[in-house]
Amino acid sequence: MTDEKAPERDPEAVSKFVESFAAQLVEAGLQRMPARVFAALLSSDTGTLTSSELSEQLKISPAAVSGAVRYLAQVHMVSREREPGSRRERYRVHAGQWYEALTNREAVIKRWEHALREGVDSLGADTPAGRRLAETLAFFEFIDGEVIAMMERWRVRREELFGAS
Amino acid sequence: MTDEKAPERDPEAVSKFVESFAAQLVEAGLQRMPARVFAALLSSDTGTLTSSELSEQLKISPAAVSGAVRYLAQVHMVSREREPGSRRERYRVHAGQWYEALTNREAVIKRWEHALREGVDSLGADTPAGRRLAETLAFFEFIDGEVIAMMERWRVRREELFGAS
DNA sequence: CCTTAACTTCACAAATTTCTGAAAGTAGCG
DNA sequence: CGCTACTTTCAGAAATTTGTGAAGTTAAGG
Repeated sequence: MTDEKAPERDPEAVSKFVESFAAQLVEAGLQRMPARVFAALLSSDTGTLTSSELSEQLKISPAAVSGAVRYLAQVHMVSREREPGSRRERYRVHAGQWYEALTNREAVIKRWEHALREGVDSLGADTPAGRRLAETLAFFEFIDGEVIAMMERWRVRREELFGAS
Repeated sequence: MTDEKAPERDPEAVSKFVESFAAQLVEAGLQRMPARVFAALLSSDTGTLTSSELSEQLKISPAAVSGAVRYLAQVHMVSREREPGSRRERYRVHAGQWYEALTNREAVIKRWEHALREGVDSLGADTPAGRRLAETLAFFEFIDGEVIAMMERWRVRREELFGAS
Protein backbone atom coordinates (compact mmCIF):
# COMPACT_ATOMS: atom_id res chain seq x y z
CA MET A 1 0.00 0.00 0.00
CA THR A 2 2.94 2.34 -0.38
CA ASP A 3 3.30 4.30 -3.59
CA GLU A 4 6.27 2.31 -4.81
CA LYS A 5 5.49 0.70 -8.13
CA ALA A 6 7.60 -2.41 -7.69
CA PRO A 7 6.46 -4.10 -4.48
CA GLU A 8 9.88 -4.23 -2.87
CA ARG A 9 9.99 -6.83 -0.18
CA ASP A 10 11.00 -5.72 3.27
CA PRO A 11 14.79 -5.93 2.98
CA GLU A 12 14.97 -6.35 6.70
CA ALA A 13 12.87 -9.51 6.62
CA VAL A 14 14.75 -10.89 3.66
CA SER A 15 18.07 -10.30 5.32
CA LYS A 16 16.87 -11.95 8.48
CA PHE A 17 15.92 -15.07 6.58
CA VAL A 18 19.09 -15.08 4.54
CA GLU A 19 21.28 -14.96 7.59
CA SER A 20 19.37 -17.55 9.54
CA PHE A 21 19.16 -20.01 6.70
CA ALA A 22 22.80 -19.45 5.86
CA ALA A 23 23.66 -20.22 9.46
CA GLN A 24 21.97 -23.60 9.13
CA LEU A 25 23.86 -24.34 5.96
CA VAL A 26 27.11 -23.42 7.65
CA GLU A 27 26.32 -25.74 10.51
CA ALA A 28 25.77 -28.47 7.97
CA GLY A 29 29.26 -27.98 6.62
CA LEU A 30 29.01 -25.31 3.92
CA GLN A 31 31.45 -22.41 4.02
CA ARG A 32 30.13 -19.10 5.19
CA MET A 33 30.22 -17.07 2.00
CA PRO A 34 28.78 -19.73 -0.28
CA ALA A 35 26.05 -20.27 2.27
CA ARG A 36 25.11 -16.60 2.39
CA VAL A 37 25.20 -16.18 -1.36
CA PHE A 38 23.09 -19.24 -1.83
CA ALA A 39 20.51 -18.16 0.73
CA ALA A 40 20.29 -14.77 -0.92
CA LEU A 41 19.60 -16.33 -4.29
CA LEU A 42 17.06 -18.68 -2.82
CA SER A 43 15.10 -15.81 -1.35
CA SER A 44 15.27 -13.51 -4.34
CA ASP A 45 12.10 -13.09 -6.33
CA THR A 46 13.46 -14.12 -9.70
CA GLY A 47 15.86 -16.69 -8.35
CA THR A 48 18.66 -14.76 -10.02
CA LEU A 49 20.99 -12.03 -8.85
CA THR A 50 23.97 -10.30 -10.39
CA SER A 51 27.36 -10.13 -8.82
CA SER A 52 26.94 -6.51 -7.81
CA GLU A 53 23.53 -7.09 -6.30
CA LEU A 54 24.98 -9.86 -4.17
CA SER A 55 27.95 -7.75 -3.26
CA GLU A 56 25.71 -4.92 -2.15
CA GLN A 57 23.04 -6.93 -0.41
CA LEU A 58 25.47 -9.03 1.59
CA LYS A 59 28.01 -6.25 2.12
CA ILE A 60 30.89 -8.28 0.77
CA SER A 61 33.58 -7.59 -1.80
CA PRO A 62 33.24 -8.63 -5.44
CA ALA A 63 36.15 -10.96 -4.80
CA ALA A 64 34.18 -12.77 -2.14
CA VAL A 65 31.21 -13.11 -4.46
CA SER A 66 33.44 -14.50 -7.15
CA GLY A 67 34.90 -17.13 -4.86
CA ALA A 68 31.56 -18.13 -3.41
CA VAL A 69 29.91 -18.44 -6.79
CA ARG A 70 32.73 -20.46 -8.22
CA TYR A 71 32.30 -22.95 -5.44
CA LEU A 72 28.52 -23.10 -5.73
CA ALA A 73 28.70 -23.62 -9.46
CA GLN A 74 31.22 -26.41 -8.98
CA VAL A 75 28.84 -28.36 -6.77
CA HIS A 76 25.91 -27.54 -9.05
CA MET A 77 23.96 -25.55 -6.55
CA VAL A 78 23.75 -22.54 -8.84
CA SER A 79 24.29 -21.96 -12.54
CA ARG A 80 25.78 -18.95 -14.23
CA GLU A 81 24.22 -17.15 -17.12
CA ARG A 82 25.65 -14.48 -19.39
CA GLU A 83 23.24 -11.66 -20.11
CA PRO A 84 23.51 -11.28 -23.87
CA GLY A 85 24.81 -7.85 -24.76
CA SER A 86 26.39 -7.13 -21.43
CA ARG A 87 29.36 -8.23 -19.45
CA ARG A 88 27.09 -8.69 -16.50
CA GLU A 89 26.74 -12.20 -15.21
CA ARG A 90 23.68 -13.59 -13.55
CA TYR A 91 23.65 -16.39 -11.01
CA ARG A 92 20.61 -18.57 -10.73
CA VAL A 93 19.21 -21.17 -8.43
CA HIS A 94 16.80 -23.46 -10.20
CA ALA A 95 14.18 -24.39 -7.66
CA GLY A 96 14.16 -28.02 -8.64
CA GLN A 97 17.80 -28.25 -9.40
CA TRP A 98 19.69 -27.52 -6.30
CA TYR A 99 18.67 -30.22 -3.91
CA GLU A 100 19.41 -32.71 -6.58
CA ALA A 101 22.91 -31.53 -5.86
CA LEU A 102 22.56 -32.93 -2.38
CA THR A 103 22.22 -36.17 -4.22
CA ASN A 104 25.53 -35.51 -5.86
CA ARG A 105 27.01 -36.51 -2.63
CA GLU A 106 27.12 -39.48 -4.94
CA ALA A 107 30.58 -38.49 -6.04
CA VAL A 108 31.60 -38.37 -2.40
CA ILE A 109 30.10 -41.78 -1.80
CA LYS A 110 32.00 -43.25 -4.72
CA ARG A 111 35.25 -42.16 -3.16
CA TRP A 112 34.25 -43.61 0.19
CA GLU A 113 33.48 -46.87 -1.49
CA HIS A 114 36.85 -46.85 -3.16
CA ALA A 115 38.66 -46.23 0.11
CA LEU A 116 36.66 -48.95 1.83
CA ARG A 117 37.37 -51.48 -0.89
CA GLU A 118 41.07 -50.83 -0.52
CA GLY A 119 40.66 -51.29 3.20
CA VAL A 120 38.94 -54.63 2.82
CA ASP A 121 41.69 -55.79 0.51
CA SER A 122 44.62 -54.68 2.57
CA LEU A 123 43.25 -55.77 5.93
CA GLY A 124 41.91 -59.05 4.59
CA ALA A 125 38.31 -59.91 3.84
CA ASP A 126 38.41 -62.68 6.41
CA THR A 127 39.52 -60.59 9.36
CA PRO A 128 37.06 -59.01 11.77
CA ALA A 129 38.07 -55.54 10.67
CA GLY A 130 37.78 -56.55 7.04
CA ARG A 131 34.30 -57.83 7.63
CA ARG A 132 33.30 -54.63 9.35
CA LEU A 133 34.54 -52.60 6.42
CA ALA A 134 32.77 -54.89 3.99
CA GLU A 135 29.51 -54.31 5.74
CA THR A 136 29.95 -50.58 5.64
CA LEU A 137 30.75 -50.86 1.96
CA ALA A 138 27.60 -52.86 1.36
CA PHE A 139 25.64 -50.13 3.09
CA PHE A 140 26.94 -47.46 0.77
CA GLU A 141 26.27 -49.60 -2.28
CA PHE A 142 22.75 -50.02 -1.04
CA ILE A 143 22.35 -46.29 -0.55
CA ASP A 144 23.58 -45.59 -4.05
CA GLY A 145 20.67 -47.39 -5.59
CA GLU A 146 18.12 -46.16 -3.10
CA VAL A 147 18.90 -42.52 -3.62
CA ILE A 148 18.34 -42.76 -7.32
CA ALA A 149 14.96 -44.39 -6.83
CA MET A 150 14.07 -41.90 -4.16
CA MET A 151 14.70 -38.91 -6.38
CA GLU A 152 12.53 -40.54 -9.02
CA ARG A 153 9.69 -40.75 -6.52
CA TRP A 154 10.27 -37.15 -5.53
CA ARG A 155 9.86 -35.94 -9.09
CA VAL A 156 6.52 -37.68 -9.25
CA ARG A 157 5.48 -36.25 -5.92
CA ARG A 158 6.60 -32.80 -6.89
CA GLU A 159 4.51 -32.97 -10.01
CA GLU A 160 1.49 -33.79 -7.87
CA LEU A 161 2.12 -30.97 -5.46
CA PHE A 162 3.19 -28.20 -7.76
CA GLY A 163 2.20 -29.18 -11.25
CA ALA A 164 5.04 -27.62 -13.22
CA SER A 165 7.59 -30.05 -14.59
CA MET B 1 53.21 -67.86 10.14
CA THR B 2 55.51 -65.88 12.40
CA ASP B 3 55.96 -67.05 15.94
CA GLU B 4 53.89 -64.24 17.37
CA LYS B 5 50.90 -65.62 19.16
CA ALA B 6 48.53 -62.78 18.35
CA PRO B 7 48.49 -62.35 14.58
CA GLU B 8 49.34 -58.66 14.52
CA ARG B 9 48.17 -57.00 11.37
CA ASP B 10 50.68 -55.09 9.35
CA PRO B 11 50.60 -51.74 11.15
CA GLU B 12 51.81 -50.09 8.01
CA ALA B 13 48.82 -51.28 6.00
CA VAL B 14 46.41 -50.39 8.76
CA SER B 15 47.83 -46.91 9.04
CA LYS B 16 47.61 -46.42 5.32
CA PHE B 17 43.94 -47.27 5.33
CA VAL B 18 43.24 -45.18 8.42
CA GLU B 19 44.76 -42.08 6.91
CA SER B 20 43.16 -42.47 3.53
CA PHE B 21 39.71 -43.16 4.87
CA ALA B 22 40.06 -40.34 7.37
CA ALA B 23 40.94 -38.04 4.51
CA GLN B 24 37.67 -38.88 2.82
CA LEU B 25 35.74 -38.23 5.99
CA VAL B 26 37.47 -34.89 6.36
CA GLU B 27 36.57 -33.97 2.83
CA ALA B 28 32.99 -34.80 3.67
CA GLY B 29 33.04 -32.29 6.51
CA LEU B 30 34.28 -34.15 9.57
CA GLN B 31 37.08 -32.63 11.61
CA ARG B 32 40.49 -34.12 11.25
CA MET B 33 40.99 -35.72 14.66
CA PRO B 34 37.53 -37.24 14.95
CA ALA B 35 37.99 -38.60 11.46
CA ARG B 36 41.29 -40.25 12.26
CA VAL B 37 40.07 -41.67 15.54
CA PHE B 38 36.99 -43.02 13.89
CA ALA B 39 38.92 -44.62 11.05
CA ALA B 40 41.26 -46.23 13.54
CA LEU B 41 38.37 -47.76 15.44
CA LEU B 42 36.75 -48.93 12.26
CA SER B 43 39.85 -50.80 11.22
CA SER B 44 40.67 -52.30 14.59
CA ASP B 45 40.02 -55.99 14.99
CA THR B 46 37.72 -55.80 17.97
CA GLY B 47 36.12 -52.53 17.01
CA THR B 48 37.30 -51.10 20.29
CA LEU B 49 40.42 -49.23 21.35
CA THR B 50 41.50 -47.54 24.53
CA SER B 51 42.50 -43.95 24.81
CA SER B 52 46.18 -44.78 25.08
CA GLU B 53 46.09 -47.15 22.14
CA LEU B 54 44.58 -44.41 20.03
CA SER B 55 47.04 -41.89 21.34
CA GLU B 56 49.93 -44.14 20.47
CA GLN B 57 48.72 -45.42 17.15
CA LEU B 58 47.82 -41.99 15.82
CA LYS B 59 50.70 -40.17 17.49
CA ILE B 60 48.48 -37.62 19.15
CA SER B 61 48.16 -36.35 22.70
CA PRO B 62 45.64 -37.80 25.15
CA ALA B 63 43.96 -34.41 25.09
CA ALA B 64 43.34 -34.73 21.38
CA VAL B 65 41.88 -38.20 21.86
CA SER B 66 39.61 -36.88 24.56
CA GLY B 67 38.29 -34.09 22.36
CA ALA B 68 37.80 -36.30 19.33
CA VAL B 69 35.99 -38.97 21.29
CA ARG B 70 33.72 -36.51 22.98
CA TYR B 71 32.63 -35.26 19.60
CA LEU B 72 32.16 -38.72 18.11
CA ALA B 73 30.10 -39.84 21.07
CA GLN B 74 27.93 -36.76 20.78
CA VAL B 75 26.98 -37.60 17.21
CA HIS B 76 26.58 -41.27 18.08
CA MET B 77 29.34 -42.53 15.89
CA VAL B 78 31.06 -44.28 18.78
CA SER B 79 30.04 -45.32 22.25
CA ARG B 80 32.15 -45.33 25.38
CA GLU B 81 32.47 -48.26 27.72
CA ARG B 82 34.03 -48.48 31.12
CA GLU B 83 36.13 -51.56 31.64
CA PRO B 84 34.91 -52.88 34.96
CA GLY B 85 37.70 -52.88 37.48
CA SER B 86 39.85 -50.34 35.74
CA ARG B 87 39.87 -46.67 35.07
CA ARG B 88 40.58 -47.45 31.48
CA GLU B 89 37.92 -46.43 29.01
CA ARG B 90 37.17 -48.22 25.80
CA TYR B 91 35.72 -46.64 22.72
CA ARG B 92 33.68 -48.75 20.36
CA VAL B 93 32.22 -48.51 16.91
CA HIS B 94 29.26 -50.80 16.48
CA ALA B 95 29.37 -51.96 12.90
CA GLY B 96 25.69 -51.52 12.34
CA GLN B 97 25.33 -48.45 14.47
CA TRP B 98 27.43 -45.76 13.02
CA TYR B 99 25.97 -45.15 9.61
CA GLU B 100 22.61 -44.90 11.24
CA ALA B 101 24.17 -41.75 12.61
CA LEU B 102 24.35 -40.46 9.06
CA THR B 103 20.62 -40.71 9.23
CA ASN B 104 20.68 -38.51 12.27
CA ARG B 105 21.24 -35.74 9.88
CA GLU B 106 17.58 -35.82 10.71
CA ALA B 107 18.14 -33.31 13.47
CA VAL B 108 19.86 -31.09 10.96
CA ILE B 109 17.01 -31.44 8.53
CA LYS B 110 14.50 -30.46 11.20
CA ARG B 111 16.32 -27.21 11.73
CA TRP B 112 16.42 -26.56 8.02
CA GLU B 113 12.74 -27.10 7.83
CA HIS B 114 12.19 -24.67 10.66
CA ALA B 115 14.26 -21.99 8.99
CA LEU B 116 12.47 -22.54 5.70
CA ARG B 117 9.05 -22.31 7.28
CA GLU B 118 9.99 -18.99 8.81
CA GLY B 119 11.20 -17.88 5.42
CA VAL B 120 7.94 -18.80 3.73
CA ASP B 121 6.02 -16.91 6.39
CA SER B 122 8.08 -13.78 6.36
CA LEU B 123 8.51 -13.52 2.61
CA GLY B 124 4.91 -14.45 1.91
CA ALA B 125 3.61 -17.78 0.65
CA ASP B 126 2.24 -16.10 -2.47
CA THR B 127 5.48 -14.53 -3.63
CA PRO B 128 7.81 -16.22 -6.08
CA ALA B 129 10.51 -16.51 -3.44
CA GLY B 130 7.98 -17.86 -0.95
CA ARG B 131 6.90 -20.49 -3.42
CA ARG B 132 10.48 -21.50 -4.03
CA LEU B 133 11.08 -21.91 -0.35
CA ALA B 134 7.87 -23.86 0.05
CA GLU B 135 8.95 -26.31 -2.60
CA THR B 136 12.29 -26.80 -0.93
CA LEU B 137 10.50 -27.37 2.33
CA ALA B 138 8.26 -29.97 0.72
CA PHE B 139 11.35 -31.73 -0.53
CA PHE B 140 12.80 -32.02 2.93
CA GLU B 141 9.55 -33.25 4.36
CA PHE B 142 9.52 -35.87 1.66
CA ILE B 143 13.07 -36.89 2.47
CA ASP B 144 12.26 -37.26 6.15
CA GLY B 145 9.82 -40.02 5.47
CA GLU B 146 11.89 -41.69 2.81
CA VAL B 147 14.99 -41.99 4.90
CA ILE B 148 13.15 -43.82 7.63
CA ALA B 149 11.70 -46.31 5.16
CA MET B 150 15.05 -46.69 3.50
CA MET B 151 16.81 -47.63 6.72
CA GLU B 152 14.10 -50.16 7.34
CA ARG B 153 14.86 -51.77 4.00
CA TRP B 154 18.55 -51.70 4.76
CA ARG B 155 18.08 -53.65 7.94
CA VAL B 156 16.27 -56.33 6.00
CA ARG B 157 18.92 -56.36 3.34
CA ARG B 158 21.67 -56.50 5.89
CA GLU B 159 20.08 -59.50 7.50
CA GLU B 160 20.08 -61.25 4.13
CA LEU B 161 23.70 -60.45 3.45
CA PHE B 162 25.26 -60.96 6.82
CA GLY B 163 22.81 -62.87 8.89
CA ALA B 164 23.54 -61.44 12.30
CA SER B 165 20.90 -59.08 13.61
C1' DC C 1 41.70 0.19 -31.62
C1' DC C 2 40.87 2.26 -27.31
C1' DT C 3 38.00 2.90 -23.28
C1' DT C 4 35.54 1.14 -19.83
C1' DA C 5 32.67 -2.05 -17.20
C1' DA C 6 32.68 -6.22 -15.34
C1' DC C 7 34.69 -10.46 -13.32
C1' DT C 8 38.88 -13.03 -11.54
C1' DT C 9 43.25 -13.86 -9.42
C1' DC C 10 46.65 -13.08 -5.96
C1' DA C 11 49.17 -11.85 -1.78
C1' DC C 12 48.47 -10.79 2.67
C1' DA C 13 46.20 -9.41 7.22
C1' DA C 14 42.83 -10.96 10.36
C1' DA C 15 40.04 -14.25 12.43
C1' DT C 16 39.30 -18.84 13.54
C1' DT C 17 40.37 -23.49 14.46
C1' DT C 18 43.30 -27.11 16.00
C1' DC C 19 46.47 -29.44 18.95
C1' DT C 20 49.43 -29.53 22.74
C1' DG C 21 51.55 -29.49 27.47
C1' DA C 22 50.46 -28.74 31.99
C1' DA C 23 47.38 -28.67 35.73
C1' DA C 24 43.35 -30.47 37.72
C1' DG C 25 39.92 -33.80 38.45
C1' DT C 26 38.29 -38.82 39.55
C1' DA C 27 37.96 -43.34 40.82
C1' DG C 28 40.25 -47.88 41.80
C1' DC C 29 43.12 -50.28 45.06
C1' DG C 30 46.09 -50.97 48.76
C1' DC D 1 42.77 -42.30 53.37
C1' DG D 2 45.92 -41.41 50.23
C1' DC D 3 48.60 -43.11 46.19
C1' DT D 4 48.44 -44.01 41.51
C1' DA D 5 46.76 -44.50 36.92
C1' DC D 6 43.67 -42.44 33.78
C1' DT D 7 41.02 -38.84 31.76
C1' DT D 8 39.45 -34.13 31.15
C1' DT D 9 39.94 -29.17 31.10
C1' DC D 10 42.26 -25.03 29.87
C1' DA D 11 45.28 -21.43 28.08
C1' DG D 12 47.96 -20.49 24.49
C1' DA D 13 51.18 -21.46 20.30
C1' DA D 14 50.84 -22.91 15.60
C1' DA D 15 48.53 -23.85 11.51
C1' DT D 16 44.75 -23.09 8.61
C1' DT D 17 41.02 -20.65 6.62
C1' DT D 18 38.68 -16.52 5.26
C1' DG D 19 37.89 -12.08 3.14
C1' DT D 20 39.87 -8.00 1.29
C1' DG D 21 42.17 -4.53 -1.71
C1' DA D 22 44.68 -4.08 -5.67
C1' DA D 23 46.29 -5.51 -9.91
C1' DG D 24 45.16 -8.31 -13.94
C1' DT D 25 42.14 -10.05 -17.66
C1' DT D 26 38.47 -10.00 -20.92
C1' DA D 27 35.05 -8.37 -23.93
C1' DA D 28 31.35 -4.69 -25.18
C1' DG D 29 30.69 -0.42 -27.38
C1' DG D 30 32.16 3.54 -29.25
